[in-house]
Amino acid sequence: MTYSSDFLRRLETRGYIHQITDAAALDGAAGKGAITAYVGFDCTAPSLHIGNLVSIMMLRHLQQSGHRPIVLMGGGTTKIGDPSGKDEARQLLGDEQINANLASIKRIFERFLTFGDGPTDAVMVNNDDWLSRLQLVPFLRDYGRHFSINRMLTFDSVRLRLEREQPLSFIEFNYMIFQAYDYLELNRRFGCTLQMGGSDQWGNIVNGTDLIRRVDAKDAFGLTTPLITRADGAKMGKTAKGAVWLHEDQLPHFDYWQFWRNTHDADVGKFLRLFTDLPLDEIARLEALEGAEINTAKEMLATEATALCRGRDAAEAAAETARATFAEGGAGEDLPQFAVSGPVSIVDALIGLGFAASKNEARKLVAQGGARIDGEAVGSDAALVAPGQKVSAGKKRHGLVVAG
RNA sequence: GGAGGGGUGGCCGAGCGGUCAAUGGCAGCAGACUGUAAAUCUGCCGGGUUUCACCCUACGUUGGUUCAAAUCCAACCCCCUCCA
Repeated sequence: MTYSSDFLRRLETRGYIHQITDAAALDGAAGKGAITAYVGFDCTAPSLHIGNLVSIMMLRHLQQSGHRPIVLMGGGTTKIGDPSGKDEARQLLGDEQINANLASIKRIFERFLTFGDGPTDAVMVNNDDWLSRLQLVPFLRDYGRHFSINRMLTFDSVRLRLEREQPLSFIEFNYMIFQAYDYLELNRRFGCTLQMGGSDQWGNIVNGTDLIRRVDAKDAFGLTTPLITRADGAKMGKTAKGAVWLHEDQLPHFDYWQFWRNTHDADVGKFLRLFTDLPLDEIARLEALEGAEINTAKEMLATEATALCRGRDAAEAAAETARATFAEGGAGEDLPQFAVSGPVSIVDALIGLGFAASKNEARKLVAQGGARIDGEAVGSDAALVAPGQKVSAGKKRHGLVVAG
């Protein structure tokens, strides 16, 4: 479909659109004037991860196209736990933990969006503000009657759990009702007419548009993004070590840069479109590079994606460290460091830098020829490392031993 | 409540008295080949040490039988299936 609104054309050409409830009508509304749209984020962890990045970028494009983004923090819904895509009920978090996570997550959005009071300035709200005030009987009478259990049972989030005979608690069963109510509340408070989210949120989003139609007889839209997968089929952003966090506290700048730098060849174009602001013709050029040249595109991807999330300075510093380390075999200042008072054994250095979990593991690294000091393979695990030297484990993990 | 089946290393899944730190697969790590890619091949893959070896801790929990238990017995906990 060809869109006339700047906003949807942008999303379409960059690969963000999976499903839209009424594409033509939304396109019309977005072409006519500023619309308000929201994405909900839950607060189960102190940082968001790469899996949330597509949604964040969509809000960014929304704002850049002259519309108003709302960031809905799920302070209230996190207390319930979204059953979508899960086999077991989530560990329920307490208020204190949720609030701490929420405060921490807030900072990420300031990188991607402009907040303020202007007509297209982003707004952040917490659904705990209204969800916690709901009263059961009035709520059931006013809104509960619009939800049919028959239909709720057909939603993937519920159906799959039941089919697999995994327990689904009543509290989780209510999650979709609250999410639908959030949309209604945002529609009333901010005139919000679009909810966006991952493809797994489709059911929840549609529930919201339905509720708005039934209760207030108004039209609202939903839009979902495709599940972003890597060329090898794995889910985006899941590594063996866990999620790729957006927060610096959870993942250093250099590692974040490296994550993008190590993108598979086949994903470079897709990721450039989704996760950077580079113009499409520039991306087309980078994507067309072949052989070793594609590495240039990966470096661009890494630097641009890191600049968005961590700031331009951090991105360039990481890029410089990577260049010094990989291209020149030297060392950059962004590498992990291990402070020592004097020479230490290679085994201790590897553990100190976090490259080995135990002495056995470190020794095996040495035995297999994976450990290097200043680029030279270490022959024996008795070898000593002095402050100022670079220690490497394998080809990608490098660190510095420093005096301290 | 009754009758069966099961709980093994990050995950899946063998083993069913010694030769078991436990086959195999996945994931992970390292090496070779490369482009800090993919694919492929090779090795490693509980912890510790004075590392061609030795020691410690491990097969739901707690006891027991035995020279010897992941393997047998008992109790308990948890999960699944069927019946009520």
